[in-house]
Amino acid sequence: MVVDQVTDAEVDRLFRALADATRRDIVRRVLVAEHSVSELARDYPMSVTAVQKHVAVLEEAGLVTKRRHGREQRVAGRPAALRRAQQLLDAYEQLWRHRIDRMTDVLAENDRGGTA
Amino acid sequence: MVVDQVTDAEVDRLFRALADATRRDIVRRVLVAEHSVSELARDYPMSVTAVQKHVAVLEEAGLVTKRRHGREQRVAGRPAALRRAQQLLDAYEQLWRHRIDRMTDVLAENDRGGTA
DNA sequence: AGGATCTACAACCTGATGGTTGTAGATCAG
DNA sequence: CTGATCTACAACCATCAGGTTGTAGATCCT
Repeated sequence: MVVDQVTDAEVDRLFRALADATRRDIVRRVLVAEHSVSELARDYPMSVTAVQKHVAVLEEAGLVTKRRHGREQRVAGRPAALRRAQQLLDAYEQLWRHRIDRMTDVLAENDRGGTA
Repeated sequence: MVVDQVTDAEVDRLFRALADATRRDIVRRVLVAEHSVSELARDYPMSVTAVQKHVAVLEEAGLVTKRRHGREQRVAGRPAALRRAQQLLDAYEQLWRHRIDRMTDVLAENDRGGTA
């Protein structure tokens, strides 16, 4: 299973986007329900422009999409990006487990007399 | 289940640490086997000092630990931090699924005549 | 039409990031 | 002891990130 072939830059953007509490909160909210940018902005101690930028970062990371709806821009969450992040973390955990397996193998080998 | 009560700053550090290809590669390698800092450094087109800094970032994020071993410093991976990251992402996905459930509920309500 | 609201974008400032070089202390090998 | 290696750390530099204000175009409401 060759999966996705995600580039480093994409992964960088994904994790970078998640590395900010405000952005994580935005993700949380738009996963639950769509919100316009200014709706989102009302709940944070910063300008609308700042929130716009956060949304832009999330959008470039694929965590969020915007759709025009009259004069406002509705922001919605994209679980697919979350899943990609999970898959990546999973892959690292697999490495770890594989290491455990190898250690176990070596021990077993030694018990039986080893490869030498 | 109240889980962990992880602070925003911790999560910031975690994802920030993962938002760099070199650091991810270091994590990958030390999850497979311990490596000294200079061993790690040999494979990257940058100074040992730069790699030291990357390792420091990973350590502050809890993704890695260092143990002195003579004159060298062995770096090892800590899967626990990875799992925390996974749990966080999982929580977001739960929100998404819960949203689907609610939508389904609403549809079902409407089919049966709704709440009004 | 006219005002209020939502968004977009440029310009700017400040602090953090990611890299460098240089110096110096420990430790290992001969 | 001496030299080589590994690490630590300070100082420095350029770029990026996160925030601001200001201006302006669309859209909605009355």
